Amino acid sequence: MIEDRVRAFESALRRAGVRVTRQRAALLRVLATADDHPDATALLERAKAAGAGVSLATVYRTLSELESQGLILKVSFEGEPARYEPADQRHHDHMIDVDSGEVMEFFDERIERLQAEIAAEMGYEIIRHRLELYVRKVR
Amino acid sequence: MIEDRVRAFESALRRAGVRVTRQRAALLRVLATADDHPDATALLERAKAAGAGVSLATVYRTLSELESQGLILKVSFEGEPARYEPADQRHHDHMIDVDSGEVMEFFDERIERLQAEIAAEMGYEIIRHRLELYVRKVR
DNA sequence: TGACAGTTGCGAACGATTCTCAAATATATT
DNA sequence: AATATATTTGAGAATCGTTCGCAACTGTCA
Repeated sequence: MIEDRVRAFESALRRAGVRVTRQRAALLRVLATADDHPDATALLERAKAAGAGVSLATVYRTLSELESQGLILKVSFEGEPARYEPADQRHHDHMIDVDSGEVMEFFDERIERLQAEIAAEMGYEIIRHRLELYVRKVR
Repeated sequence: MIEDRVRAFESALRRAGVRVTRQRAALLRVLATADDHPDATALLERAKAAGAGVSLATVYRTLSELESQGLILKVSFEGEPARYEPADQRHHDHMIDVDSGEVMEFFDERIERLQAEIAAEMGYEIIRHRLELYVRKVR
């Protein structure tokens, strides 16, 4: 699973003529392993913890490279630094517990359809969208 | 209309024990007049154009004051500086034309309901939400 | 009108992100 | 395997939006 992801990341980079350096490989592995929504600093720490010498500048550069290759998605919530997640998953939106900060994922076909309908009615097509629910646990 | 808004803003501030200074009055008028989605810099320029001496720091301070009084809403799109809009309107979401940058508003009761349902199913209630459609005109 | 807490403007500080540039290094080529 | 060359790296400076600190002002209420 994780190995598949890492391989997919690497070959996509090679295909795009982007060199797979030591630091990029480390970041790819960290990203492939992440099952949460880490930001650049968290990724830097994880890479370092995994024994790789990487700088923050490189983390950012790699992230935008991967994003423009369509391999990861940047998701930025209210005020926080941007977070990243692998793009090889089913599309979903996010729900943020305002008390704990926990980020959950959800997907609803009906909402997706309604959005497309609304845009179409106004003569537009959706390029991308962002839906975030800031929620609190019901007591 | 605009006068009503200005008065509503002012009395809300007074009620909250916040002083209505010259610069705040100017900003209130600018905000009440705006029918678009200006950011802090735009508001500063408009206030200055209206002949009021205001500083950027005061613009920001006033904006967060007004926001915490619930009089205006801060809406921040991808990467851009935060924008603000009067809160005395029917709730709506935003649609951004990725080519022109134009911001449009829309509202759909069905989407609102679905969001609440989804949150409820997971044991949460929605505190606020953010829905943005980044769109392109259909040729 | 005075007194005083609330506000202002300036510039410094901040946090996230990007850039600059010389030194290091993947990769294609021998 | 050694070389040539175009990429990539790290460190720190730079940028952008936004907030802060503080001394000088100014609404407001008595």
